Amino acid sequence: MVGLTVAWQKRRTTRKERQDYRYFYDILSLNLGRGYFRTDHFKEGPTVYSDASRSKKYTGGGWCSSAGPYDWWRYGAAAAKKPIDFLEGDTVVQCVESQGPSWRQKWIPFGVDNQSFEKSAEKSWSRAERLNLLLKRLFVLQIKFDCLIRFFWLASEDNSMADPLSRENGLDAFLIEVQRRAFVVPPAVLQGMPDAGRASVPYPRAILYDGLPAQYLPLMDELMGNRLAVKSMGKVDIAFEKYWKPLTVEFGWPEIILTDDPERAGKLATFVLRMLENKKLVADSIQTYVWGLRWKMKLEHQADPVFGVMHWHDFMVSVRVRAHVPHEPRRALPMRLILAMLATVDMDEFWEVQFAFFLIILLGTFSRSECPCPKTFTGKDRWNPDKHWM
DNA sequence: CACTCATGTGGAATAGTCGT
DNA sequence: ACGACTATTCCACATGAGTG
Repeated sequence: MVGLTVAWQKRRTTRKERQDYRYFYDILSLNLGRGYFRTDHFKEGPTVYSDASRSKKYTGGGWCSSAGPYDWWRYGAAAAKKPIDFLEGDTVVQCVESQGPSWRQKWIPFGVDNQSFEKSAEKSWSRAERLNLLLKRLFVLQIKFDCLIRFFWLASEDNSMADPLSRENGLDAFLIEVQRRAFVVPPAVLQGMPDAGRASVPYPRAILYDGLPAQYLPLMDELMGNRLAVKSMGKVDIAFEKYWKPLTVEFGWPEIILTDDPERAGKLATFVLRMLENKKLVADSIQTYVWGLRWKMKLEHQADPVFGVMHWHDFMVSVRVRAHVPHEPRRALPMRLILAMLATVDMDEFWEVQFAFFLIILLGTFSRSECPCPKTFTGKDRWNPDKHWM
């Protein structure tokens, strides 16, 4: 009953809890249900040092491995706002993602000079959500690449190699230091990653279908298509068929708004203005159909057309003001009326007693009448034994 | 002081009902 | 099927108290 706060709630778990189940499911499938009962068959792999730095002027990260490769980069403005322990952890994740494939069946001594992340990594979980997310990713990566990472703490003074990598213009200092300490074990040679020194690590926009192997396309479509209830899917169809299609014909637009279409803002605005103009629709309905059209584009493998459109929210607020109609309030049925109804029930009449029974159950369980009863005899809303009272 | 944690609030997303 | 309307859920964000 976790997450159940009110009697009539149907979903009995919180979103967070469901995501946790999902995570375990994914992990177990990745690992084919295996567990490690011993780890002594893992061989020692290369040693890795990592570091991140954050200052007003420059924020960056970098790592180097005794097997030769090293990498460094500058964080973009958004990433630079994150706490330093997150950036340290992110640097580790970046490193494992690129080096993991060469670490199969090995354990990696991994030096981190941020205690907060290192300690969390050693106990493998953290109360801080941002760190816990990184640790979860690291866990998945270790399973994926079949390797083990053993973290150790690196005093900042001892991190004379990775430290300059994370700072502005530190490459020369790094190269000298690596030579001096003979860090790279021959026959390996020191070698920067192909895009080392990149200006930033922005999170580039990617939609769900980018890079998805063709074999998974139908499954992905099925999942996305089934994501919405039939009721909601109906709105998506109406928005597209009834309101969007005529516009595309009129203006000669393609039916699908492609990702990053530079005219998407104007197209969407036209869509809204047209609905506003014909004065048949109330603000809520317009809002619903805008939501529907956006969803439709997602189903067509495109990015949400509203992404990146400036002032969209303000525009929609104005539309809401213009199309506002006061709603008719619903009134509560007074308790005294319910009692009066119950008092008139004829105890010898089966249907009346049945009705009274029903009424009391609904009242006592905070249920709404639609919860236990089917809406129609036939059609989509007919009797459903999983949902309605037997 | 910086951070965490609990709690409250408003809005968006979505599911559902009801009348035509 | 369509459109108007309500209900529920989730999330971002504000606030304020507690904590090291």
